[in-house]
Amino acid sequence: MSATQKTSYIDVKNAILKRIHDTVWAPGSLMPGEVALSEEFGCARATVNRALRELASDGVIERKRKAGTRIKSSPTRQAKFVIPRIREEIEATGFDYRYALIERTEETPPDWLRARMGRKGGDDVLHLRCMHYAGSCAFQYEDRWINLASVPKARVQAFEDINPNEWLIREVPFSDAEVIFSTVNADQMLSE
Amino acid sequence: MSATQKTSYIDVKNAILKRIHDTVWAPGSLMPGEVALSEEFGCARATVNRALRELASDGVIERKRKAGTRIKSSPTRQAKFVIPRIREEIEATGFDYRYALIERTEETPPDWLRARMGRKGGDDVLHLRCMHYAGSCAFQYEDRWINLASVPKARVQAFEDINPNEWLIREVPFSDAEVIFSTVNADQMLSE
DNA sequence: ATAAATATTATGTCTATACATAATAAGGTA
DNA sequence: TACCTTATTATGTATAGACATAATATTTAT
Repeated sequence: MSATQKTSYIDVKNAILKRIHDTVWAPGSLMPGEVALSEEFGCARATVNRALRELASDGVIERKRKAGTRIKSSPTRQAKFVIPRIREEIEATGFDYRYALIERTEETPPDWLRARMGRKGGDDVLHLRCMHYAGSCAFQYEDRWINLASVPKARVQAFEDINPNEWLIREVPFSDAEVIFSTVNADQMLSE
Repeated sequence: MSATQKTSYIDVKNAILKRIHDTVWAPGSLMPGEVALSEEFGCARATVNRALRELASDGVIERKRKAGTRIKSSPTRQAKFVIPRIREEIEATGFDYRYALIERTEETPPDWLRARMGRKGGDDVLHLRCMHYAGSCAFQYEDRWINLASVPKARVQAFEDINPNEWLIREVPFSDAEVIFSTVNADQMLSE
């Protein structure tokens, strides 16, 4: 590592993360602006900007124009949950894939769900419960909530012949669809 | 919208998404390089670069140096799942929060989980089943898998006195901890 | 005092240029 | 043929400078 190396946005990210972790900058407090940081780290503002943008999208900090950047009081951990392509998984093992809708209701989201949906909590959600079968065997139970404000098209879709994931891939393939869902392994649900 | 407006990275993103959606560029195929796109859209390469970087992190495309950028064969939908801070939720309603570990096992991940964990599927996972109580009432059941390769510290943590989320926030607060988990509303599980 | 107009400021974005790096292709040598 | 070296190329990153925009602070007018 020669000392002549330029500071990368990754270096900046790490330095900032360390300070937050060591509470050099306390949760909730304002941190220095981009210009100050770029001077301190000896790099361009664009470099600091990229670091901060990524930290913001990681949920570590919060940024507002003119107001500045502050450390999130409690970092909201975000787990990326890759929605599986169940059909392909099942068919890859040689079984027939079958899908069945158990229940479809439009509801006002319960409190615990509203808490997880964040800001736009007032809207109705579509609640789908369905089962994916591998051959004649229940493979996975799916309990999914779709925010109807984000995906209004879902309101007129029965979901009887197509599973929610495949429909979503087709209809709103790339958007941040604000879909909240949860799945449990079928083995556990089968005890019902 | 005056015609003199510069093309934003958002415009580029949308244009590309539209082409993918309309299968102008087929899944799996190579799309034009950054230079070509920047010429077509009449903007700087950096603008195209940002658009493509974001699309890649959204899982829409895949990029490799020299090899180029290709459309992902099937977009893997990624839902951002905000891990709730259950304790705060419960205490905010005036109830006492209590946590109980039901079961803690180290396992080789089952197939369906391995499929969801992506690449690094060979590693052991820590499987935690626990319950969160509001007062004397079961509030939420939690079924969580932690990738031990990503979070080796978890192996020596009992999780009897601290719930996994709070521990993770404290110990690996900002990393992409590759945590896979699923929760169901307690009402459903209580039928057991 | 209150409301409206204006200045200020931190972040947001775009540009042009430069160099770095990884992966591949091409070429040369034993 | 097998192996090593050397281009080539697309993405990756850093930079300085410019202008845009949103939110706040300040001033001015009522």
